Amino acid sequence: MQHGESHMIEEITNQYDPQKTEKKVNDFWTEVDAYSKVREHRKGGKKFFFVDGPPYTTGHIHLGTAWNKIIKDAILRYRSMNGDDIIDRAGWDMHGLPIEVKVEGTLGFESKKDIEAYGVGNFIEKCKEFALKQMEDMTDQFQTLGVWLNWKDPYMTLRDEYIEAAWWTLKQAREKNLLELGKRVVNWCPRCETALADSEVEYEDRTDPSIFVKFPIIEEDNTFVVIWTTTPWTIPSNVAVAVHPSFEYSKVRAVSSAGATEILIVASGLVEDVLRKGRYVNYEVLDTMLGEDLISLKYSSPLADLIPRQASMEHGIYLADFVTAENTGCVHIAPGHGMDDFEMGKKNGLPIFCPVGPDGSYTEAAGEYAGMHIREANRVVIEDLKERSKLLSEGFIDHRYGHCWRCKTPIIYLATEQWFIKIGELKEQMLKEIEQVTWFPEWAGSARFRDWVEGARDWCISRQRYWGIPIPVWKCSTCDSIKVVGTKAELQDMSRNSEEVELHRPYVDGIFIDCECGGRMVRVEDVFDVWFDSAVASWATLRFPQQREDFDKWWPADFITEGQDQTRGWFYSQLGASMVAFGRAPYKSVLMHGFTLDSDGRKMSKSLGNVIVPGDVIEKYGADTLRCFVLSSSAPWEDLKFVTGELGNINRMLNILWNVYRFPLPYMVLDGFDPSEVSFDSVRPYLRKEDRWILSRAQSLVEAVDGAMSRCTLHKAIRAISEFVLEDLSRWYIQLIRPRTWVEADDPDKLAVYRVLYDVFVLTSRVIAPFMPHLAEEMYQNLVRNVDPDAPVTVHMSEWPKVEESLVDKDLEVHMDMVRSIVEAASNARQKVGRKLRWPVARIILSPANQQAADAVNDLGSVLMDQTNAKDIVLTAIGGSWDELGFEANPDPGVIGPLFKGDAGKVIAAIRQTDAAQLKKTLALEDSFELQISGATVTITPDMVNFTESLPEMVASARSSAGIIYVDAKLTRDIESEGFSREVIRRVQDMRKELNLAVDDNIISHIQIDDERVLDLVLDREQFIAKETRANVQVIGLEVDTCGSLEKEWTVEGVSMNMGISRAD
RNA sequence: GGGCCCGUAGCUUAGCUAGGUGGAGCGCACGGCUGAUAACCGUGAGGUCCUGAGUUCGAAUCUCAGCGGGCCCA
Repeated sequence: MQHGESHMIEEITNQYDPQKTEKKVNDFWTEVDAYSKVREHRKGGKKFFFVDGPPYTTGHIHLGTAWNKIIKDAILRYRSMNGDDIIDRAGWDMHGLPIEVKVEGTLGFESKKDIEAYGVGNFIEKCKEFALKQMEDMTDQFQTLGVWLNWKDPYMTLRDEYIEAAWWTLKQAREKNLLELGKRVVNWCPRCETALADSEVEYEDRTDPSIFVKFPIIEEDNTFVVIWTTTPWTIPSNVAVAVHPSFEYSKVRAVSSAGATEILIVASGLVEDVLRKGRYVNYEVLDTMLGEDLISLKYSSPLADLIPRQASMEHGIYLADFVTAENTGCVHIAPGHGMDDFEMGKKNGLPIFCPVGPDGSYTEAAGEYAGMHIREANRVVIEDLKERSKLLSEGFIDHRYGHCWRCKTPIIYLATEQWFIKIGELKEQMLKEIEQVTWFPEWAGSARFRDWVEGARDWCISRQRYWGIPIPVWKCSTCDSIKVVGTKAELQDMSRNSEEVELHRPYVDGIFIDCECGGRMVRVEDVFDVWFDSAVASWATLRFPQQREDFDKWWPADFITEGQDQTRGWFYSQLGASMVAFGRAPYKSVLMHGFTLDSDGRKMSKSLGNVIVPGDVIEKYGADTLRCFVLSSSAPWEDLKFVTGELGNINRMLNILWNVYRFPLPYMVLDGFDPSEVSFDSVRPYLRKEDRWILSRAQSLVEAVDGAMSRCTLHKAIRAISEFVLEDLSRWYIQLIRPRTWVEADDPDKLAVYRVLYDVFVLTSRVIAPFMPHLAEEMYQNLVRNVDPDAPVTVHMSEWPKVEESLVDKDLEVHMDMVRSIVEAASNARQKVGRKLRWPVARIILSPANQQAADAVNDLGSVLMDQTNAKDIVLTAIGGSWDELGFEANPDPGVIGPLFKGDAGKVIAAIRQTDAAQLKKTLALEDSFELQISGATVTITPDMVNFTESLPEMVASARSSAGIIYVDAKLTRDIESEGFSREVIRRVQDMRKELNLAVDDNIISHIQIDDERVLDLVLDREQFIAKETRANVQVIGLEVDTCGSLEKEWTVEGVSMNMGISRAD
């Protein structure tokens, strides 16, 4: 962007070409390092600490992540222009199962054993390489959206400095006694062989067995308690049965079709259902009792002969409130395989029997089942139950079931030893902290997040995997005491090892600490749940605990924004970790945004094949269009339906803005307009009403955008801009000022327009900058930087416009609104009377609806006359009628008939012949009228006649909010002359265009008109035509040789005209 | 099954907080304009305001129940 000696605005000739513009602008930003300069420029301003929710490094962005970053970018650009000093390191979530699973896939691995064989070190290197590559790809993709974040120095969860933040946090948990090693039932993926957090479990539909099983009651012959389960593989782990204390249960004698009988215990209300399932043909209720009466019963395992432990164990019936009146009302309890089961087991001192290993295979404790995988076990267990006549029914059920979020394997529940953060002890404080945060929308915090936190359980943070932050717990193999290490330096110190060490597995596993007991401390093998990684982002991004200074100055975050799924994710994990570390929320305000859905409102997913790739949209419409689309189509917190057709709409708005901006440039360039020479003050005396109006509207726009930004209603900001561009600038102001830009002399009226347009455009480029950063830059560089090379290097460094009260005139805005509605109505009326806008009308008449409308006409009469192409404007009294209106008297035969009987016909005819205006007036004044009919006088009263208004010849009317408008389209010679002249001018202009002439080229024109009367009318305005078409030589006549470089025949209002024009040299 | 959110013209939506005759844009039909011109403007048709009940003189708006969609949970 070099400039010559003269600093001038440049003409732009091309169409709006977003690809070209955006490429040019992006290159420019890179070339001058615009991002860094802008951030540097605001150093020392009001601090704004933004934390980027780190996307997982999958390698490709999708519409949701694009939307997310676009929201962030728009808000940050706005804050920066408002003077804020911003921290905005981009973040990347790079550890965890997704990448492990991907890398396993590329290496063809199937289980953890393959990884161990390959070498953990090698495996980790692959994961790291993979994550870094994906991060680079995604960075490029985000940058094509025009998103400015600190891409050069992002925070990455795989960096040692980041890992230390997690370590330090865990150490806080230990010191505050919030860290616990406990045996709990956790979500477990048997393929990945690791625990999963609740948030890593995905619920999907799945078909599972649905079986009813009979557990034989001890000491009661042929008696069974019936349970239902969808997981036959957990029957070998059964320890108890739960019943509801206050349900009624029945003991029934059931008869099978073969005539055999059995005594079954189920909830009374479910007896029929259960017996139908078991295909019993008859039954008899022997006894009923409450659940609490059943607890004395003992039963034996149906598989006792296959599993020694089951044979030796006592099985009882216990009470639980979670039992529902469904299936049998008796619930199979396996404390090793269910959360509720586990809790119940602990409460009642039951054995936590869990004969299933990490890989999903039964252990030796499972007796005959040892070594079998639970996947096969369902079938085998069902067979075994059948053989033992303990299966009452088998079938299948479709239900929602949890799956591993990455490998999609159905999860199981396993009782294992895991590390937990005791959320239970923090919950009350967390709920209090939620109230301290400003939520957009309010209910995201007060309802949604609050509900989630209220139901939160202790957080299982350990994973039995490789690619993650190693849990910094060292345990003595001799005395079992543990140490939690907070930093790398601490580790080096404790291990008396000054060598550089990478904090990942397996390297960190090779470091040992001497225990006080003389034993050796070894790191526990687990890594962190990845959600713990991102949970510490707000201080890790400030490089805490390595350095404290930035933390003290900046933390906590002023603002974060993520999708609604992060309620249970990052909003939660951050809050939890921050409560542990600092006892307060890590963010001050949160915007929760929605999800992107396809045009049918379904969520976008690969399996549905309805995913839209941001890159494709950018290729077709450009990034600015995509940005405006996602920002404008709904409130941020609502879901975004992606309807391709709407993109065209937005694109059109940008195109119009481009055309509006482009329109005056040729004239300004031609006139050598230099905004640094023509000050606003110098043109102030020459401002017209419409100039003051557009300046006021521009101020109102700033006010509207400010209001929207303060409420995070970004869609309203874009809509206000769109309204301003389309309605105020394109459809109105530009139309009003067009003729003023064609004036050739150095006219102060023209300079005033230039100056106003210039100021409005510069303001517009600033106002759109947060949302359409490329287009804004393009306008700014031309309008501002080409004029003043000392101006800030980019529009994004400029100041956000402050509303200038001196330019605001709300009355004028209201008046202009009125005038616009009058013009619309006039145009409507013209259409009715068949008069084109090109033909002037003698006058328009307004019967104003209120004082404001009357004021508007007085205030803006010239604008009104101009836009309606009217020679005069007539205003009636407010609410009054136009005195030239005629009236028609319509006799009411329903009233007249009965009264005048045989004379009725004559009366009616006479009323029709009477002067309606006179009749109306008299009736109004005297309540009666003496009417002459043949030889007699009759008295007419107001109820006998209705009046309707009638319009004079060639007058049409239309209603508007300002009142009723009448257009008087009667022709006069002068009007006809002007009409035909304009028709001629229009055609010549059209031909000029066809010849591609420059606006200031002169022409020679020959015009032959086939109608003497019309020729005469046109000749009345010969000079005017020549001037408007820039004709040096112009011949108009009946017989003219229409030679020229372009010749055309036209038919104007039925009259044939031949025209020939050439460029004059 | 539960919590929160959403449901307005063929499509995208405003209006809902504070109840008083439902507004736009796209698309469609017709017309206009023509020195922004592969642009622009006007007019018209098009609505069970998801359904049902309630509160009220009056409900798109408030309440309840249901239906459909989204996110999250069970």
